[in-house]
Amino acid sequence: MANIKEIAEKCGLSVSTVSKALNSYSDISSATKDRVFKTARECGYFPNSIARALKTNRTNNIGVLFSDEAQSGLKQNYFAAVLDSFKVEAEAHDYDITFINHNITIGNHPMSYLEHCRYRNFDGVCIACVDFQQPEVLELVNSSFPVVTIDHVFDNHTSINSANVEGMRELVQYIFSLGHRKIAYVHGQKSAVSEQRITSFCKTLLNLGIKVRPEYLVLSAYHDPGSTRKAVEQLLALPDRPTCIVMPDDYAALGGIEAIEAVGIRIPEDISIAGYDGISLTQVIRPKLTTLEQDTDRMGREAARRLIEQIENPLTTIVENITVPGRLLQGQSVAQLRT
Amino acid sequence: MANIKEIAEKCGLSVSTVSKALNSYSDISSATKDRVFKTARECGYFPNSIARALKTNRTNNIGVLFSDEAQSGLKQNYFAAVLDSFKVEAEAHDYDITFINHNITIGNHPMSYLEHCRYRNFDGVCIACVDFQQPEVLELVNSSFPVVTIDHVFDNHTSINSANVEGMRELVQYIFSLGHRKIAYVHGQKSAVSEQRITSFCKTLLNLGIKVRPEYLVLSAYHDPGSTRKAVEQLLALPDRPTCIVMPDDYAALGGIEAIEAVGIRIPEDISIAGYDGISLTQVIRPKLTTLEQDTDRMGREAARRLIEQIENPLTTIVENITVPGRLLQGQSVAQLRT
DNA sequence: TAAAAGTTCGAAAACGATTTAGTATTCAAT
DNA sequence: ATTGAATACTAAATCGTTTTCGAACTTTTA
Repeated sequence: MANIKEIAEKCGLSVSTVSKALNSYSDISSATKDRVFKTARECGYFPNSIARALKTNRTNNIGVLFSDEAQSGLKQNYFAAVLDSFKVEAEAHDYDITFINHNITIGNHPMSYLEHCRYRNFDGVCIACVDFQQPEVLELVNSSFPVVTIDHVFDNHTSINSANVEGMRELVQYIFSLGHRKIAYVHGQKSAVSEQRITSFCKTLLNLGIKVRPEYLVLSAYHDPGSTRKAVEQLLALPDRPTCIVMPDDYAALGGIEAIEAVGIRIPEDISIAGYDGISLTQVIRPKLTTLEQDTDRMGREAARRLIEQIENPLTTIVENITVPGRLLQGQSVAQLRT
Repeated sequence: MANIKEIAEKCGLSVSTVSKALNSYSDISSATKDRVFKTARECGYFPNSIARALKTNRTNNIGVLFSDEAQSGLKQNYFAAVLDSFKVEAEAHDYDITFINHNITIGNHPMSYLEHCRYRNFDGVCIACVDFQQPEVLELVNSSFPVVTIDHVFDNHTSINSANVEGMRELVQYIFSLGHRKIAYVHGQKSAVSEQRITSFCKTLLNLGIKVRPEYLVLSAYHDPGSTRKAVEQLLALPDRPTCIVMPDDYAALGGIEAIEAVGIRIPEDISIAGYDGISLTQVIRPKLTTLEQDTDRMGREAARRLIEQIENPLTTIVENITVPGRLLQGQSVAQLRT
């Protein structure tokens, strides 16, 4: 309730002096600074972010686009974890977070993502978990807003990427090291991430001297156990079954497990499986899932840091595509192959 | 970039007229309204929410407090789902959502939740997934902000509550109907929700003519498979084992399952278990978990609606404690008891 | 035809801060 | 004594809106 004017009156100073004192300008004596700070605390004064934003054109507010049309990013553990880490880091730098959306209408017509960002005067935006081909998303990316993207690379924009190539390589090499030669991959739908993983999967196999069989590459969808179940059924029906199946992600793997158990074969004795993501769930189910853990903590943190860096030093910051390494999580779902 | 002034110049009108036209005041002719709207669209004009907020003292922004100290609400499926639904409904009413926190510092000292809300001029706040006893939370609740709470009742404030009493009753009655008489409950730590569930658990048993055995009530923690595993181990070591165990929640149930499988007994042939929450996970694991699904969709929606109602009609809205019924989800983890 | 009423618009203050360009005052140096 | 610099403060403009009050003009009514 208390504002600068009130403090100015209480101290017998002008509003400008009070403002400067609070912002520790050098041309205010330390005596009056003390006086101002003291009465500010007494009055329970906190600056009005709105008024400040209007004048400075800085809101200390970051817009985040974390929602898919189909399924909200919030409900996906991986993105929820990234967002959470992003939030913590942003708040440590005194930035708040609000969701970008295009459901808000003003007058009659709805806003696009970009319009919403302008409307709210965000200092910067973080984009993840969307279809990056959407015109509306591209419009935002190509705007003058500082932007960082997660798991997608755009020219001239900083991005934070999970090391899909290295991660998949490590996972496949590990599976190979346990004797597996017939390795299948039930992969997610088309996206930059999928392409990286599929390419890495194939390349790694080739480097290990294994021919990639087309029938071992089956399309499914991320976070969709139902679709993954069908894909795995398809693999199990093959005359020459794989000995190990890599799933699109940990959650979808549950569908794969279901398909396997339905035909009465055991994991990992009869067939091995691996996930991807490393969500906490994997360590609680039996068998513990062997998977590649993505470092959501570091991804969120790095994204926030880079974005804020860009906001505060727009000229000196360099655009970078950062790759965050993952970590192999050895569970019990991939076993040494017995011959 | 375009602002009202620019439109005013382009149209040869004053800023006041343009503002009024855009807000469809009745004292502007429809001819000039059309003209204003047309050039506004041409210029890609969108109002500046900051300037508007400064003048009107309304931000169309809702603060949400969804974070625990220990574990962020975002990572918990239940609260993530509620938040997601809240978000959708709020956006449909042209409100944005930003996270409340107390990590932001201004000057030197950090803000409390309340101070943060004042700083950002939220129109209202929604509180969930926190320790409602914290002084800082109470300070916010007792402030002049419109507040709705989720799963906790305060005097003089609207709250949205999952029907824990009815839900637990339905669950226990169902378990009873399958022949179980020795029913244990591994419950979560102290909170309003826990108390409701425990009380309902005991009361329902008594009404069914079953004496509640103290050794069948074991403390665990929500979303903590490790703690739940230990609690279940304790139950399994009992001379007279329960035939069915109700877990704190679905996710924690995974720890219970682990404990049970570790001693080589089968679910549900040898022992039955039930969860609570109805997160999507329960339908993907085997056996499908019998659980009580909480209607997160409706809870979030209702919370947003009531809060906005309160914001927009502060005088006429009545304070209500709303109970949202759940739904029994019959999985395969509770079996007919054979004698 | 004059007064009253209705219609359409604009001037200006306000919201709460920041910031520029200055005004006093003091003090040291020439 | 005059100049120059350094210090400590303030007046006023500004950010982009909203909103009150009144002005100007037109139309209706008596």
